[in-house]
Amino acid sequence: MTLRRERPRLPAAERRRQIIDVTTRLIAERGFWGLSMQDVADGCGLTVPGLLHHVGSKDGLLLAVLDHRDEADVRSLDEAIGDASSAREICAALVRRNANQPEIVRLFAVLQAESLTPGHPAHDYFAARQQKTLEGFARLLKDLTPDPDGVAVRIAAMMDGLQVHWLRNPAEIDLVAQWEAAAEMIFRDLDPPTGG
Amino acid sequence: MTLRRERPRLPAAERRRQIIDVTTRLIAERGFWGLSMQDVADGCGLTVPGLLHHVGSKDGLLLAVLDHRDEADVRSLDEAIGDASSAREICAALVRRNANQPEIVRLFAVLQAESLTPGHPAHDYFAARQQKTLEGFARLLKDLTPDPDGVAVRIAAMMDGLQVHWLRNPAEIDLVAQWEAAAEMIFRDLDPPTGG
DNA sequence: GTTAATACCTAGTAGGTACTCAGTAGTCCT
DNA sequence: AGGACTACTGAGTACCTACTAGGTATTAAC
Repeated sequence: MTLRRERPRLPAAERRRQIIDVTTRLIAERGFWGLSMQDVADGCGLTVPGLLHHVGSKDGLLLAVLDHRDEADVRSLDEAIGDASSAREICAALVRRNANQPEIVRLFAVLQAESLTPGHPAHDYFAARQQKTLEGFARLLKDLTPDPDGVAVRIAAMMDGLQVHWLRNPAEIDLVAQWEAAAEMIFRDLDPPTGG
Repeated sequence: MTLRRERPRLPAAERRRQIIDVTTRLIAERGFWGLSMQDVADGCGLTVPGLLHHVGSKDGLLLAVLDHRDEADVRSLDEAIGDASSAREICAALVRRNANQPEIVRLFAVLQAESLTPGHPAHDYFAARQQKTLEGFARLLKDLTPDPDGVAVRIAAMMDGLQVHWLRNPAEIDLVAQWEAAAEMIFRDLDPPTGG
């Protein structure tokens, strides 16, 4: 008669995946400082020690989430580069992808701001991530402009900024359309019309 | 012989000002979820109930900080509008001001992301702030472009995005120069060369 | 110098925090 | 069926959380 028989014990990989999903949602809502192991455990239908059995510690939990996102990101970036030919198309593909996963965009928006302070457990991760991203953009732009590093910063800033505004007001701000308009001016003098 | 005589009891206004300063710094570092009344009290050299005597509650503390910032913002915006004539000059003045107060920029960057979730005590404040900001930009732009709302979003997004990148890497990213380059492309077709 | 106001403290409450230890029970292999 | 493995729990630790009640001591007014 115990109704929760439907969720007995899961194999480690499956449970871990569930933990990461739940944690992603909760960090997006409350940030890492506002996250409690109890809430994550509740969201997974197990006890706190049960949760700790899988992730070891709260920092370990954050690390698991970020590692998982990193894998997914690398995969999707490869796809975007594979399908698209120009820097502009690659950026548009990234934005389109983000427009379909607001939870994850919010996770990164919150963590990116929270981790500005050096003591944050994700500080180094995000510092490295930002550098990698900027280098990636700059590489794509190196033949299109005399200042690829500067343009890369502006592209990344515009993407991040639009995302935050869109997250706060998704009803009135169309992320993809806004990026399209932004890209129009960013790439106007850069992107030679070889794509037409 | 008690050495701490140098900081006895302060008049309410002065103490309140100190509390706001300390809280601003701490929220910038850890966010509101990560802020503890104990830390604020320690930073002010008094006990937690002493602190609560002035602000009533943790939410009251946040409100005090935001109210104070609002006043300062209104004042500085008036100055910017008074001195500058064009929309572009007003934006540049805002950016220059922000470049000189990284702590406060960080406070807003962290709170803006944290308060995306509706339950956050500053959620409504930031929603209203974003709307007011966008309306202000749009008003400045209404004679310069057929889509003032859209351009306003892009301007705000670029400012916010550049600020976050600058906060993480102030050594390599020059906020004012980056904004200048961004403004160049944003205003290229808008700003009629009447200013020359 | 007495009274009134108030900045601030001591002590305590009720509950939340991450985390540990030792054991139970379900699952897989043979 | 028996044994190894492991996902998971119950109970507990040490500490931090915002907040309150009631009192003290300093300052200001007259």
